[in-house]
Amino acid sequence: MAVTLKEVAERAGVSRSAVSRAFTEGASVSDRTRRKVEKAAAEMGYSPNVLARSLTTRRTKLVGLVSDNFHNPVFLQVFDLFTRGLQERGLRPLLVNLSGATGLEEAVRMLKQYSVDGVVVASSTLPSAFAQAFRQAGVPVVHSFGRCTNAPETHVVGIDNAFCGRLAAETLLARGYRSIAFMGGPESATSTQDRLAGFLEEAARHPSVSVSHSFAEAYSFQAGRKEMTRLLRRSPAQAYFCGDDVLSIGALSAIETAGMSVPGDVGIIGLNDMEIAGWENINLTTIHQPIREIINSSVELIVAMLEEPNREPETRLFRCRIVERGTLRSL
Amino acid sequence: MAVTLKEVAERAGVSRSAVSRAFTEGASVSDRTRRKVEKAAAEMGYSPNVLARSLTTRRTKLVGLVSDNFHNPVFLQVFDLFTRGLQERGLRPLLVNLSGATGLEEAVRMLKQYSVDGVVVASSTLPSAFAQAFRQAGVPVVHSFGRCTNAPETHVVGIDNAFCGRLAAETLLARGYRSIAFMGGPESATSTQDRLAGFLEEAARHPSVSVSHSFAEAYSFQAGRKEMTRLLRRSPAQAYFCGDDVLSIGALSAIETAGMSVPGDVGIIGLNDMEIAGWENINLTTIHQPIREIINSSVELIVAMLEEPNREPETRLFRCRIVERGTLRSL
DNA sequence: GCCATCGCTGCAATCGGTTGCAAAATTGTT
DNA sequence: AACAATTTTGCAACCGATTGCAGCGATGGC
Repeated sequence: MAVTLKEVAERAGVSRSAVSRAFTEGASVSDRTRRKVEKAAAEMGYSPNVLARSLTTRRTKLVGLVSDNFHNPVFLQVFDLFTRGLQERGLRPLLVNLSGATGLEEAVRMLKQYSVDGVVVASSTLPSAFAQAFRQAGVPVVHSFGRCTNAPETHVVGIDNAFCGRLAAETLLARGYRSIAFMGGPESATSTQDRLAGFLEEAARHPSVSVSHSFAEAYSFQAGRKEMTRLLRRSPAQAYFCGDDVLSIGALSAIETAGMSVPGDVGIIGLNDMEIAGWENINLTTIHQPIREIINSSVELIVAMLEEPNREPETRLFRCRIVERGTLRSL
Repeated sequence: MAVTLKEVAERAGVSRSAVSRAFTEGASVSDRTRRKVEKAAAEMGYSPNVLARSLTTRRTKLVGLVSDNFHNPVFLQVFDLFTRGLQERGLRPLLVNLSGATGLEEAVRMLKQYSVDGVVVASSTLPSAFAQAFRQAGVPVVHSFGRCTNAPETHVVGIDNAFCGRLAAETLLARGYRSIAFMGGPESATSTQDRLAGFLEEAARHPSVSVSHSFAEAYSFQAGRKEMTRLLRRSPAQAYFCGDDVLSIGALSAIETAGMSVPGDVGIIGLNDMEIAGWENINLTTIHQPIREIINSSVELIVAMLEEPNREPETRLFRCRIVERGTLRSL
C-alpha cells in the first residue's frame, strides 16, 4: 500500500542505501543523488516508515504520556502543553489512561511493547513507585507533579506540596483567621498528604489558633461540595485550605447553598489556579501552580534523558504563589 | 537491552518460530513447547516487540487521535473516553495536537510515518476536508463531532447541529421569549454555522418574534463574557442560545456583572452539558450532547474499519435533549 | 508392520528500513 | 598523466519479529 524505500530506489535508479542516506541528516550523499532521490520520493509521495527505522536505530521517537487524571480540568492544559512540547521536538505522545482497569504492570508492559524512548508520568496522586517501575524497566522516566524527596529515585518535576501547605496556613493566619482547616482530596494521594503536613506544621507554630482537617472522597466538585456541606453542619472553621481548585469550587457552592457568605462567613483558598478559578463568577483565591513551567521543564528533561539515559535523578521544583481574588478577606 | 524472541528461543531450546507461535493466538504449537516457551519468557521478562511484529503483520494497533480542541473542558472527557475505549480493545492512542503550528499535511505525514491503523479526528470545528485527507492517504478515519451531510465522504459520528439550533429556538419560543438571539462561537467553525442555520430556520417560522445573532471570538469564557457585555450595552434579546456551555457561562458572568438577573432579565441556553454546567453554582440549562455515546460509537466504528477498510462511509447521529436547569424561565 | 494422515517444528524469506565495509568514483596534487 | 586522498556508492548483514513450506515424528487404520 504505502510506498517503500525500495520502490523509490528503483525509480531513482540508485541503491536502497542511497535512498536511506538521502533521508538521514548528515549522511554521505552527493547532491546529485540526493536530488534524484528527492524527486522520486516527491513523485511517489514517499515518507520513511519510522517504525521500521526504529528497529535498527533503536529510537521510536515515541514518548509515553501516562496519567490517572482525566477529570480535573487543569489536566486538559497539561495534555495540551505536553503534546505540543513533544511534537515541537519531533516526538509523539502515546497516551496511557490509568483511570480504568489499567494498572501499573499493564502500563509498563504496554509501553515496553511499543519501545517508547521515554515516559512521562503526569500525576500528583500516584506514588513514586510508579515512576520507578519504568526506571527499573530501563525506560527513561520523569514524574511530573510528583512527590519531591531529597533522595529521588527518578526525575521529578513539580512543586513542593508541603511548602504550599505552609504557604496556605501562613496566608490564612496573616489574614487574621483564628480557626483554620484543611479540606483535602483523598488521603491516599501523595499531594494531599504533603499539603496537609505542611499546613499542620505551619499551624502548629501558632498554638493559639485552632486547626483541623478532613478529606473529601475525590478531587471533584461534588466531593468538595459534599464534604463542605458536612463540615458546615458542625462548627465550621473560619477559613479552609482546599486540596485543589475543583474541591474549592465545590466548597464554595456548599457555602452558598447554606446561605453563608464568602469571604465574610468563611474564607476559601484553593490550589492550582486553573483557568476556571479566574472566571469572574467563581473568582477563587488560590495558590498558583506553574503548570507551564513544570511541563516545559519536564519535556526538556525527558529530551535530555534520551541523549543521556543514565543521568542522575534530579528534582526540579517550581515556586508557587498566591493569586489574590475574592474568596479570602484582605489583609 | 530488551530481551528478544531469539534469546527466549535459545533459552527454551526451540526455534524462533516456535516462540513466535507460542505468542500468537491459534497458532500450531504443542502444549509441551508452549510451556517451555512460556517458562523461558516469564523468567526473562520477555514481551514481544509490537513494532517489529507490525512490519510483517501490517498492523500497529496504533490509532491516531487528532484534535484541535485542548481548551474546552468537555474535551477532557472526550480524551478520557477515547483512550479508555481504545485501550480496552488493545489499541493505543497516538495523540496529535492541532492547536499549535501543526497543520493538516503535517498531521497526515506524522501518522502515516507511524503507520497508524486508523485515525479519529475529534473536532466540531474542523472542516470535513480534514478527515478526507486521511481517507485519501488510505487511512481508515472517523470524524467524531463532525459535520453531518447526507453524502458523507468519511465516517461521521456526532449530532445534528442544525437540529440543535432548531431545538434551541423552539425551546426559547415555547417559553414565551419574544426576542431571541444566537451568540455563536467563531463563524468559521462548522458547528457554529449549522447551529445558527437551524436556529434561524426555526425562528423564521415565527415571524412575530425578533431574532438576531452574533459571534464570539472563540469558544471560551472570556470571549463569551466579552460578547455578552457588548450585547447588553445595546438592546439585548430576552434570551440567548449560546454556541456552547463555556460561552454560556461567560455570558452568565457578563449578565451578572451588569447587574441583571437570570432567567428573570435574560434567559440563556447552552450546548454540551459539560460537567461544569451541572455544578450548583452554575446551574446552566443546556442541550445535552451525548458525548459518551458518540465516542463509544466512534471507537466501535474505527475498530470495524480495521477489519473492513472499504466500508461505505456512514453518518451516525445521536439525539440531543434539553437539560432543564436554572437559566431559562419555566414553561 | 506398512503406509497415509496429521500435528509440530524449523528453515529461510520477508517486512522496511539502517549501517559497516570495501570497492568505485571523484577530486586534488605534483 | 600518474598517484594519493577523499567522497560516494552498493553489497550484505542486521534490527525483531511473522509465516509459507517442507520435513519430521507420532498416530491410526488396515
